[in-house]
Amino acid sequence: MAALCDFCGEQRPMVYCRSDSASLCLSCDRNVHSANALSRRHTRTLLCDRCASQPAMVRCLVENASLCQNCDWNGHSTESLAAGHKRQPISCYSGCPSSAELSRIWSFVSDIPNVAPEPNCEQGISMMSISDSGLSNQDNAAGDGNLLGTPSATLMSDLDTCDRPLVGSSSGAGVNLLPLATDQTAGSVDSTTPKVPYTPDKDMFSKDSIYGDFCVDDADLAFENYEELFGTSHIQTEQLFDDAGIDIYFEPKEMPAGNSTEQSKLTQPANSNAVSADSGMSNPGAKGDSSVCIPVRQARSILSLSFSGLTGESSAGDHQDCVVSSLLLMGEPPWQPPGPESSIAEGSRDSAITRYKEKKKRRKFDKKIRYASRKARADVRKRVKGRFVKAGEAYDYDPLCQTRSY
DNA sequence: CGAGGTTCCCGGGCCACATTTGAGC
DNA sequence: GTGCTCAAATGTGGCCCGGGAACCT
Repeated sequence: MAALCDFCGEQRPMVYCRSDSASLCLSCDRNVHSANALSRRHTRTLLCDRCASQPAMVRCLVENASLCQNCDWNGHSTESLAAGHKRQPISCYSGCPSSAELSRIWSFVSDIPNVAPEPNCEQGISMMSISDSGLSNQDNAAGDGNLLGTPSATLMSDLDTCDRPLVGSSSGAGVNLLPLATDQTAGSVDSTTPKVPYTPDKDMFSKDSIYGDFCVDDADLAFENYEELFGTSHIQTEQLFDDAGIDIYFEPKEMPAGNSTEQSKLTQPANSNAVSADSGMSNPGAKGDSSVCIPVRQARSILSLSFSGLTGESSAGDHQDCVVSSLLLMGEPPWQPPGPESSIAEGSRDSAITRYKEKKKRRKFDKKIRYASRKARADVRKRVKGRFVKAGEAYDYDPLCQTRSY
């Protein structure tokens, strides 16, 4: 629990910067993010009032609290009395907005301290952008990289839109504020929408699909947890797979006809007590007893979905950066029935995949940047086939404009 | 069941150069 | 002990390639 600003270590943190993975007080936020053009692009949002360590996604109007995805989910699950609480998405911002501007963005926050204007921030203010979750549906419908191409997950949209903020102008009023969905009910956020069985693309688990990238070895997924997470029975689970059903991946040794109980068991490892899929596969004993037979690679792709955020060792919030984890943490399957809005362009899908891979890579290696200045330089340095090139020489990759010199 | 071929994944190396570190005075 | 100069070492990200594992025939 971050009680103090990660930068100064003195003030109470108020905002969270995803790019820096840091909780900052407003003063340090301005200082840090006025350093250069790159840092000004970092998107920040309010810190969760409950866990105080994750970026807030929604504001509960009843509890008057800003909540991260995880705390929102915990506090407003469909079973709880708080499920009907009205919530509104919380905007994130980049640039260097003033206290007054922040007050306008987050009108519900009464204790925004006055922050002295940062001299370096003159330009930053003009660059300020407000990304509003409420708009993200349009954003996504227009081809933004919602991972699965659905506009359904209002909460998740914060993740995506924050990554690529809408650039607005702050001339005059200073802020290009997008309308907040102030009357948004829990229904638009939670799970009152009817659950629709998902019929995936045929290439759902193909190499190129995002699910093909779900192969995370450190993720032990118990089938029972799988059911909890997806809120669906094993039989329904079969519908998650292709037309051929789950049998295409789970080949029964012997299956008594007409026994639905047996059939459902087949979707679980024989040793059904929360044994991870991976361990179930690798354990020779279990293998022998198991009534399922899955090629190891397929099994990993199918079963080792990225549930690493749900293991006991780390809080789910640690993985909110991971888009896929976020989807799953929503509880509500983000899949929508096929419709005009769910058919996104291939390009946006690819970009979503790319972003997910990058985030996964970052998380996997947990690389510690010792010198931010060097990273900043490397981030803008031109390259040829990935290698740095001398200044002024021909390059084939420019991180800044993604163009090629020849 | 073993051998050979194919596919896939992972990790290390490479590059330029600003910054950091350490030695010497 | 302090301050300065200079040389050497370090670290940064994207791409490529080789080795090994997994899979298929």
